[in-house]
Amino acid sequence: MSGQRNPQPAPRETMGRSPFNGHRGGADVNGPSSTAGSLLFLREDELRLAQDLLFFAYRDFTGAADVILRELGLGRAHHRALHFIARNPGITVSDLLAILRITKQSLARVLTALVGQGYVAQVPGRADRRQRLLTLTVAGQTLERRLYERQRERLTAAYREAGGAAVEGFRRVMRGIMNENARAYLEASGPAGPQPAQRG
Amino acid sequence: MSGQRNPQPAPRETMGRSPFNGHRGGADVNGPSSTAGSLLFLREDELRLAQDLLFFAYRDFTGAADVILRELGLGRAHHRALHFIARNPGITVSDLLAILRITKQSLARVLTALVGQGYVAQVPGRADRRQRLLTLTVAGQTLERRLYERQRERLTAAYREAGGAAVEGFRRVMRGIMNENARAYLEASGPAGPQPAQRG
DNA sequence: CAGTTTAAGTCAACGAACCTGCCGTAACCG
DNA sequence: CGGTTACGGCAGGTTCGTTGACTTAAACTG
Repeated sequence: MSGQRNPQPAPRETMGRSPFNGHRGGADVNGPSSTAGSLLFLREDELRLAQDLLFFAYRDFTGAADVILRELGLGRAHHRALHFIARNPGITVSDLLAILRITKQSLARVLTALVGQGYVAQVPGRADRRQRLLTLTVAGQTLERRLYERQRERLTAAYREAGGAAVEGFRRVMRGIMNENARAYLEASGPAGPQPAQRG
Repeated sequence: MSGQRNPQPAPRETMGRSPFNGHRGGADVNGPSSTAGSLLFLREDELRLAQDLLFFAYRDFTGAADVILRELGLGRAHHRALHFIARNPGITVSDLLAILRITKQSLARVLTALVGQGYVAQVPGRADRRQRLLTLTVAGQTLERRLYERQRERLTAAYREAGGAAVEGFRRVMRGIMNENARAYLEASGPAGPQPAQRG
């Protein structure tokens, strides 16, 4: 998701469904389902649909916060940083880098802005004083919460409509899509919550 | 989805879970669940998790195709265009714009490259000759399929692990997250397939 | 303690992909 | 014929990602 925050060109039709887009391409080729009977959801058209779902859901989910971001002159990169600092108070820079999968310089730019505008605070680690542990200031927490609220609207609506069982399925599939490391990260920080800082 | 295609900095640890990232922030504030008993999945920490899920799943799903893209000197913008042209052969430029939600110029750049390299063909509409209906050439279909296969691996693994019921739930939630227009688009092009060109 | 490794910051330069605003051409349409 | 639409293109700008090299300070290690 890049910085696509345009003022919604008011699609006259439903959404680019002109009467001219021909038939759906090659839905006949469905490799894996030929072996498994109960695995109809692995047919090609089902998987193609999943591609669309991921694109649209992510596009609109991230887009939900854009209004606030742009009025503050921030971008999505800032939002991502805020989010993961909020989720992991006291996270180190290198850990945040590993999560975001961007380079040090990209993060530095974002972090400089966030610190400069008083949203993020850096405190040296007491166990390892080279580290600059990142936390949100009160202003940062407020901002992050505003952004979160926007996304929450979409999410709660979706969750409520779909119901608890669907939500459970959603989570299972999403976990499956992401890679091993991300799954491990979520497990570590998820159910039991990360250990409150000790060990040093 | 921005252009983040970095060569995977080989995270030593699982993924940035140093023992120092303190406790999970403010999971006490859970607004909506206070009213509804059965809607436990609307608690704040559940919704926060959903944010993470969307980030990681999307990151890794789109990242799956990056290897191929970068060896061809293409970016994710090209992939997105290829995907939606493949899904909607004969789509108009303006319809594609409405789907991707980018500006004409951004699409033009991508499209110029794809046409120039022989992946996309433009044919004037016979009903409205101003239109340049977009289709994939054979090379374009081949490339799009290569990219698709990469994503398919992740997807089939996830779907298979999660099972059919979970997949159904996944779809329901994802549809709920996206906006009205996107839902309508998927409905129009989904189950029955788009009407093969008539009505004009 | 010297030497290496690590955490973080920094500079320079670059590239991809997005943006607005404006203009032009061809075609459709009332 | 005049207004609108579909598409293309130019100018100029921003965000956000990239690489590579270098510095500082702290931690680790033989």
